[in-house]
Amino acid sequence: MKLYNTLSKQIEEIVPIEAPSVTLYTCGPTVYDYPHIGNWFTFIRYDVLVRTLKASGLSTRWVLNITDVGHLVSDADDGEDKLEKGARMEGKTAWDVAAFYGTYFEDALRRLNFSKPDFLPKATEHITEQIEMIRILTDKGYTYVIDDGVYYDTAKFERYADFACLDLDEQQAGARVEFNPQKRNATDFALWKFSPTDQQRDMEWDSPWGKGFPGWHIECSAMSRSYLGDTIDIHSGGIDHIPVHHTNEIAQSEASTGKRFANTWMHSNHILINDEKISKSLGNGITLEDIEAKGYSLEVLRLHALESHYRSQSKFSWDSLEAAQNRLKSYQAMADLRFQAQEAGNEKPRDFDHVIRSDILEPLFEDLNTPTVLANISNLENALNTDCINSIEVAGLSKYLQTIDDTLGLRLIQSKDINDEQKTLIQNRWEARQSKDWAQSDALRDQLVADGIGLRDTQFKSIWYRL
RNA sequence: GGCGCCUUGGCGGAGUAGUCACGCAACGGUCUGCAAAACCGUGUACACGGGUGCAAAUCCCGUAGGCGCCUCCA
Repeated sequence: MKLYNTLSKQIEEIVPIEAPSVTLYTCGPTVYDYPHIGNWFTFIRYDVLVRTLKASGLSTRWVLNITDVGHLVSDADDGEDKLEKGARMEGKTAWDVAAFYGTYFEDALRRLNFSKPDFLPKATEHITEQIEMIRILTDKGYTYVIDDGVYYDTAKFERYADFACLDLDEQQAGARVEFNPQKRNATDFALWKFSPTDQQRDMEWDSPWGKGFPGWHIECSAMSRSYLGDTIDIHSGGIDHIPVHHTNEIAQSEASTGKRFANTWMHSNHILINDEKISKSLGNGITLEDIEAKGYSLEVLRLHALESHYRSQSKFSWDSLEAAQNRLKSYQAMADLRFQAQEAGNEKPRDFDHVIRSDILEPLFEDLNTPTVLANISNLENALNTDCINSIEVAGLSKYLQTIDDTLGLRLIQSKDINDEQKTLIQNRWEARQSKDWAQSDALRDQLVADGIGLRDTQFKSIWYRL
């Protein structure tokens, strides 16, 4: 399969280092709050990447990390981080907060029907590896120590600006934030921060440089290496990570190992709400609970996330979520046709194997073109509606639906057939209609509607669908 | 100030140098006992101005507007 590579700025074939296994690292959440739908859009798209890699015949070793030690609130911060701050506000320890939201996140992955990551490592469980990497960087002369911590000297890593195409001289360092004047370069970043002397932190560890906690970027470099080796196939994350987090990861990893860190970098763009980014200050951080409170299933959210391409800056609105819900209903109606077609051996030859390849797999293999896949599914759904119900090949349709579920995770094939009682009602109504007993026919129809089942009368039989 | 991206019909959103995206909504119709659903059809969609091509919404240049990043961020 092919994927756009931020590193080369081209769409490239994924060629695993050790085929058929693909090593994949995804920058996961910092567990200090409920993730918002912007976060989930991004994660859903990574899930589809993993599913698509598998559908292309590759296997995956997928690390999705959980950052449970806080990133600093800002560069100028005195050491208070998100987790510690969140803990103080809730009257708990940073450990409590991280455990709560960490559990929430893992549970949400199941609710959203994510494929299971092979590893969900926590930063606090890999402090030793992080210290080890900082030690290597120190031995190689990439670090220096100032008041508040051990820093990476980005001037020592010649390629520093390359990944994000940064123009370091022209960037207004400190345009919006004061930075520590002891830093040698504006882009230098902390590898290890010292605990403040006047304050007891919830999370702190001993290190060769003093008691403290890891910097904001080292965990990913250390955990990626620990689970997947020096060079990995694909590293994914949000588009915002390009200029800082991923740039710094590359600097750390490549300086310490002397090898390329990741062959392919995949970045998901952000979504906008009312043409604005999602942020705490705007108060537009919709959560999964908000979605469900309005009566939408998480499959609807997933479908909506796939209606735009992962590299485009797309929009979220309740109206478009509603549109996604209607679309999903029509897909589910298509899925329910497999219970109603009769395999009488008189199927019209529809080559489902070919359709699966051309409509689903090929667009996905071409840089995850999920909007085109959905358009193709809609086209097939429309075509099946004009087919005679008895001419639909059940096995082929089931395979088609299974492929959708395997790659997009929409759970279409999970719907169950209606029960025998309901089937009898439908049959009785059909017979009432045939004998023009409209009162009886309508009464039975009302009964079915009350049961959440709608009917579509065709020339030969009534086709049911879920309301 | 620097870097980058974007501008497609009422809304969302693919795609592409030469028949169709698709979804939602709207309108008209067919079918129907009535409905519903389904199907068919309709809407001069590609920001604006130039340029290159037989042909441009699609490539190039310019203009306008919008967005993102340069601070933690999905």
